[in-house]
Amino acid sequence: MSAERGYHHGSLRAALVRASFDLLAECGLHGFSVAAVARRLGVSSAAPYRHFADRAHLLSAVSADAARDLRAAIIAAAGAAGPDPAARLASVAGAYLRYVIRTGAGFQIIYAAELYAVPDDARREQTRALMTTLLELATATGSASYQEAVLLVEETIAVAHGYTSLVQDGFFSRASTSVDAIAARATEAARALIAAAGRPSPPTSPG
Amino acid sequence: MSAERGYHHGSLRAALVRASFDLLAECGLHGFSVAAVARRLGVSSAAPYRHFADRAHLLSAVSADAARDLRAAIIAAAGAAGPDPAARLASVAGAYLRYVIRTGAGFQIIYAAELYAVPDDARREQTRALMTTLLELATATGSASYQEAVLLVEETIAVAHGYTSLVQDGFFSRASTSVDAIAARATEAARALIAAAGRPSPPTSPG
DNA sequence: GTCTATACTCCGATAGAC
DNA sequence: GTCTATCGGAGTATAGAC
Repeated sequence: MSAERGYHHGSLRAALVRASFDLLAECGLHGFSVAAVARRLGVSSAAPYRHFADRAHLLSAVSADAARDLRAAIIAAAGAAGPDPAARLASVAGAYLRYVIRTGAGFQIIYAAELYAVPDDARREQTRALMTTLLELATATGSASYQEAVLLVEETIAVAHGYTSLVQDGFFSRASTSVDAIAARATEAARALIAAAGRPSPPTSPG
Repeated sequence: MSAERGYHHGSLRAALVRASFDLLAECGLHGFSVAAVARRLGVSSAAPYRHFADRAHLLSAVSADAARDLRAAIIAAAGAAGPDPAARLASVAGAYLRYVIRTGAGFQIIYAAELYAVPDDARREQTRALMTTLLELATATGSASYQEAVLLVEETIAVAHGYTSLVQDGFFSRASTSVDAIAARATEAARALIAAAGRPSPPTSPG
């Protein structure tokens, strides 16, 4: 764990990805830089470029790991939520919030526009698997069509991402409100949205 | 409007704020810089510093205008939504999304952490007024307590911000889905959340 | 009130020593 | 496989001419 003045690490590549998560959690994508990651590990700013062609390829590796781990967290949360399909889908919102607050790597990084052109098959497979899992959870609620399932996933992710952003931007006085409490609120909000989606709704002016 | 090679503008200060909005709408806070704003107006990179002490003070002026205009947009939307308090509060979500997509200045900028220490009374008054308006709309739905009103505002903003982020990150294929259509979906989602908040809800595991 | 010019910092990325 | 050293570019901000 001590990386004060090391020359080689067993595998710098893996350490770079881990340190990138730490940096993202603390400083966000805004504060992320290859140089800062290297500094954090006590290696030179040139060292990362032996393992990643450029900044985008490092972020792509982070994206792949984040998609894999977030998917695992979602599957675990759905399992804990029991058999009700709506509760299972709603649990995604809480799992997303907790994962992103802990790791700093949310959809903004997993599906970052700047990674779209990076030809990383591993990342593409993980991000595809994540989306497939989300759509399966949505379909299980009884969506009649693929379109409906997509809308349900959008709703769930929107509310999860919205609450997550509010936490990250400091809207909840951090001292007084725990992450788990806010995750529960996000899950509850998602549950309400999912329940409402199954019923016809009165016309509302689009204001 | 032509700023190709101008020496002085009637008021560069106002022009800088306007150009900042344009830049934020196109490139986000990520792509914002004082230098880029100056470039956009055809003035030197030093010129802005005659009108704003530093980058944070320019962003603070943007924040103040954004809070003022967003509040006006919200009040207008609530007026168009009719007399039902729940519909009026829900309309905030759509108004927020449309305003932020158009101007690039959402809560991330209006309540940006990097502005917290900037002593700009004009901004503080506008941001306070915006929050007061939101709480009034929430209270009108029949919230028993201030705490409940805060939770309602949080829900509404979370869903609005969540949908807005999905649009900004390109989750909706821009070509096929109009901003107004997505604003309507955000409003509808907020309406469902507000309706659910008024009723007791079954216990859900916080997954 | 804006200009030119400059100092400083940080980042991305490369070259070559070891 | 990591180092030192360096280049080029961008951004923030200041100094001094006009």
